[in-house]
Amino acid sequence: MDSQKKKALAAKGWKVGSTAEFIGLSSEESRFIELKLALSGSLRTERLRQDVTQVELAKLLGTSQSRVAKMEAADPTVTVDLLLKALLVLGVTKKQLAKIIA
Amino acid sequence: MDSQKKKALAAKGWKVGSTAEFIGLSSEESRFIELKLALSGSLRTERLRQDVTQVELAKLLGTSQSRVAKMEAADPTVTVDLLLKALLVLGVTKKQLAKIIA
DNA sequence: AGATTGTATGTCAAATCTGATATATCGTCA
DNA sequence: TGACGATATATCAGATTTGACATACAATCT
Repeated sequence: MDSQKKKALAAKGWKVGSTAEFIGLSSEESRFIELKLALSGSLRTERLRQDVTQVELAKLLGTSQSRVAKMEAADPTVTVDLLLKALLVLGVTKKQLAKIIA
Repeated sequence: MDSQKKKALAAKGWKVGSTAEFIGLSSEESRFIELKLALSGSLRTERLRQDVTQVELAKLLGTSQSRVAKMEAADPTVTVDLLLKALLVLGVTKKQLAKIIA
């Protein structure tokens, strides 16, 4: 199982907070994935709260709907950078970000 | 001035919190850079607090000293992902991360 | 001075990520 | 049922990032 696949599995199949050690993720790896999941979850929540479609958010970000879908799915090909940029575009504040992460 | 250069300038020449609008950064762009600066600054602080050299941190991360130097310099070729992984390897907690960001 | 230790900077091939496109799925409404 | 709007998934060429390496710089020793 390559690391792409492994991360995809980890990111999709397991809920935030569940221990993912047994599929071979190091502590930092799983903590990092948790972080990504928190961000992608908040992205979806915030987008829906603002009644924005994926297409609209994509336009705001200068990207495509499919990439927004992947962001919200915490796809392994999506970086934290991209997630943060998306949240920032939606007007999320530093304080809110902090809350999401903690 | 290409965007790589512009970001490098922005990241290196300007302190956290200073308004960088006049060099043409959008609000999200500068907020994103602020975030990176906060993370890279904390990385250096935390590394030094733990009396770890760049070489040692590089080993922990499975990378090279030069890349650690670039992380701490908030080099534009360094992603937030990489900064976060470095902080996590140093044992920084979610709460601490939240504090860094907010 | 020379040696040593820690950090900075430039470059590059290989790996990864990005936006775009195509297509599929799902719900809802006429 | 079919059309429509929203979201999901697969793929890919081009762009960016990565680790590694070489080398330079700075401070601190003997």
